Amino acid sequence: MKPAKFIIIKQYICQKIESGQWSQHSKVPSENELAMQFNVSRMTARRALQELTEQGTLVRSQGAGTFVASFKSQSSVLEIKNIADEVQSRNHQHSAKQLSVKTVKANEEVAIQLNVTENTEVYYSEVLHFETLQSGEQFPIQLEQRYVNPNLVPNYLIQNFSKITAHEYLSSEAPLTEATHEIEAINAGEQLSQLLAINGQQACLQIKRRTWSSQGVVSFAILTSPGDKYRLGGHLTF
Amino acid sequence: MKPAKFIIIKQYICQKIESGQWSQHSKVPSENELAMQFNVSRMTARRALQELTEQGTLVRSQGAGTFVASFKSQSSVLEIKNIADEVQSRNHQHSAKQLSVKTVKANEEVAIQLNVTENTEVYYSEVLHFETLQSGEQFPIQLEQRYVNPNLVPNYLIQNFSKITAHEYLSSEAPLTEATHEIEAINAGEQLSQLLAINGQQACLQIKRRTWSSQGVVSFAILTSPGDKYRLGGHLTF
DNA sequence: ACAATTCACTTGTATATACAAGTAATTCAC
DNA sequence: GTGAATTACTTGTATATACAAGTGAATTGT
Repeated sequence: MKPAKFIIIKQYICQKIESGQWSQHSKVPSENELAMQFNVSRMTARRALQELTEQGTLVRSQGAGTFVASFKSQSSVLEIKNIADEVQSRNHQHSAKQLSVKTVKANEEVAIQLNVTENTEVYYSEVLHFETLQSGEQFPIQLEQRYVNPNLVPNYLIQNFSKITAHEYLSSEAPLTEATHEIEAINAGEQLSQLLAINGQQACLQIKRRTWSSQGVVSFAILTSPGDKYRLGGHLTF
Repeated sequence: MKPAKFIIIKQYICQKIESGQWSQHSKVPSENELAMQFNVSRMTARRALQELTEQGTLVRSQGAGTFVASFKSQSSVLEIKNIADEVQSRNHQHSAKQLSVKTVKANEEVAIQLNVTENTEVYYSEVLHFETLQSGEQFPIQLEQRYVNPNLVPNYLIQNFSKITAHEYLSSEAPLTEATHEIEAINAGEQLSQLLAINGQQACLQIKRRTWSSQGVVSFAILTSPGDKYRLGGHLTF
């Protein structure tokens, strides 16, 4: 089965780049030039260029032309999942203990992250997540501290986060449009070491995550896991 | 400035979905129906539908129609960049000190990761990356330990990784087709604490990264950064 | 020598039209 | 009532054409 013409053009361009004939930042033939070379319409050539642009291989600028994108830093993507799904995906059992659900006054950091005025009352939940191995051994795997915008999720406080993760609940109440993450390594300190049943000097992985819906910032979550019990993994094909 | 017609159609569709009027799996008006409704050409309506399909909002099937995609669980992506680019992107200066470039015998872990027989000789580089602030203050930000498949990158040992990052070099020599990551938090320990100029109990962010080219596993890298000096950040729009 | 203008190219958006290929509902023959 | 054929829709690919908007080189004016 003969491939579509725009696909043939895409393959031609990729082969030129992968073989080294066209190096990064070099100019790619224009839509018109490719149209003549492949005996197709400009719109067909354009579709090939546009799809390569969307996948990051090319960069286009109106008036200036099309260029091979910089051979960036090998980059890749990492998917951060709902903690319950992760645990279940390795055939272990997830459970959660709701430590606290309440209204708190937003301190400066929380106010900035939730985009509200400082001292505004916001919703706060604290949940300890556990993983249970098939042997029956159970250990805390993540402390979830989450601040939520009360205007966007008015019924947050009456949920039971031992039964459903906050993540799942928020997904259904305020469809996600945007998210940011920061991932860093911290030492547990006294408070975390008690909650997570670890040594105070133990390294922990901490993810700070903000999520938006179309109406604004929905939540700001701090997810902390013992470094020896939790890692993030990702896989990407190009 | 008036938005393009295809963008108006995209916004209309997204608003219908976000407001709950169109729930997941429901059928979306056809290209022709949207073309009539918005008084545009079918190709303009089609472009709106096609872009929403590419971003995951819609699902299309030739002959059957266009449907709202399933509302998946919140997930997001994180981009891991070349360390030099990262430092430069915050207007600081990157520099690197090549500690070692040599041939080593692959131990069990390395052999598994590089997909070679244990005790096979592989290439190994060790580089310390520094960040220099505008004030002139400089500190180590990452230790890079990297094992490389000698068959795929025969000239690896003669490079100078104080001048070019291993990442950039590998990008040019063996085009990336696949990558996996594992991110975890560890305590530095004695060896790392000396190299990174930190306390032995300091938490560190450690990324283990394998990369593939079309011919197989190219490299296995261990990237270790002090937790108080380095974090990963990411941003995603849906 | 330098600034402004013009020109020739580029990409961006849009329309009309045509045919290919797939799906699902309707109709017809038995 | 059932299966095959037909019909009417759908999305997929492609072309020609037109105008808008941006870029950069060449030309012109001072």
